[in-house]
Amino acid sequence: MVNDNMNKVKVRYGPSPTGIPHVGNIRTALFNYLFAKNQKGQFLLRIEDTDQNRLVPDAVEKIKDSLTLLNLNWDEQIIYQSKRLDLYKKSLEILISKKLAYQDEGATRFKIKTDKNSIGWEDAVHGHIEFPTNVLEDFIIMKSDGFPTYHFASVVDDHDLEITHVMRGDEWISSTPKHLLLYEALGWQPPKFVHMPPILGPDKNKLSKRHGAKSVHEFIDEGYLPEAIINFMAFLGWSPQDNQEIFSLDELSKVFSLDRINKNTPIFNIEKLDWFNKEWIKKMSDDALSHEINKDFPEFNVTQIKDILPLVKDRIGKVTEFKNIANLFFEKPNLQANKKEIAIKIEIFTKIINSLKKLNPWGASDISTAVNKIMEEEQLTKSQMYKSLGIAISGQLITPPIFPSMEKLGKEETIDRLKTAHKVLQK
RNA sequence: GGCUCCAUCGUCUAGUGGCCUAGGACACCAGAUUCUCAAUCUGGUAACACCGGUUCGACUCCGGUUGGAGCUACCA
Repeated sequence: MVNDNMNKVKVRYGPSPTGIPHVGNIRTALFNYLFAKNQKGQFLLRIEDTDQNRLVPDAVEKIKDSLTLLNLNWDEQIIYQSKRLDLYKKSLEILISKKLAYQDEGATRFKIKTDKNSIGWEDAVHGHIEFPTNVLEDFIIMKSDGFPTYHFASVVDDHDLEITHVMRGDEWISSTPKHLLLYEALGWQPPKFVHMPPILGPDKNKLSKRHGAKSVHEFIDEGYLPEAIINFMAFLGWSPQDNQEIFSLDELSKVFSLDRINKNTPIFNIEKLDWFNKEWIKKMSDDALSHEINKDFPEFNVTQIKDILPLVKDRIGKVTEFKNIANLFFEKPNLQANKKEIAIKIEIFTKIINSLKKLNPWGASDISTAVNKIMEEEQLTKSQMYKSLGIAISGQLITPPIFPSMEKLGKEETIDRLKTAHKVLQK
């Protein structure tokens, strides 16, 4: 009879609370999450806090935030290795009784004892990996402060929690033989190993703060949507079978598979993230996007934002850019900055103002007709005319469509702004 | 130094011996379109690190070279 529970996939994300996790770390969490969901298994969060010297007070909170901001929800409660010392002690005693562990200056070392001359495993992404055993040295499993090292704690925990797949960074490849020996010594079946390449910076070095080694929080503060961050990270080292690029977290869970994880190290490319973000802004409903924008700009209310969103949506690449583009609807323009770019004469301003004054009703197409008429009479180019009007009503170089913006602003306000521009030009 | 991993356009990648004159995406360039700018559409430039082997046939398999990365801690 097959025990269902035995086959159920169970993975863990095991950060050490030594700081705020950057996107490289979070991608490891994402892949663990996606695999668990894909397999209808479980995704555990285990805090690997066995190094008492490097603990950072707020780190666990930051780790939890980073995951929840992206909707990467873990199953069950968080596991703290520091609270499971008894468990390691029990396994340690087994090793001692088998004479496979011995004291060394207050610490305990594991004795490498094997008659094989190589030790290997089938890695889910790298295929067969094999190490000669003669390069292995007795290593410390229990430190003199009574805490286990990573090697020991992770092996004991993974077995105790019935982890089926250890998904972690490539940097653990060379210590996997040690782990395998530990499993053997304790008489346990090792899990499947899935080693994922690290993300590199554009300089092909380790991801630095300057490039992408930022926390999820920082990216969101800069105006990136969680959906875009997830989508981007998923494509760093993994690809789907077809050419689809835009995936939600749910969609990713459906198609994710281990055998499509790449072996080589991807480079963090912010331009691609920007593109994913633009796509997600386009894809998002006005309602949802308005709420996102509202988080960044609490001074505007959601209704206001939603009202003008259709005019500006195409022009914003990041949520934080909303204000730059939409500012004309909230504040009087600062004309000084781009005054020099106004390409039409004062007399023409007067003509436009007089013509617009007569307009009734006030609508974008009527404004357009009136303005275009003057444009032809004065033999102005569209570029000259529209650019000048855009600056006059917004003070900005990049503006929403001008006539609909004027309509939204209202007749009085528009004419008022044109008059102000007129005055500024006279000086 | 030793051990291990990795190697396709600038970047993310598809490719599992003939479908490859190497496909898609970002970025870049050009054209079209639009109500300025942005957006959009169409097109274009651009890669199998190198050398041997295996094979009728290699981007794909094997060996080597070069280059990059990781480990070699009482850190994870």
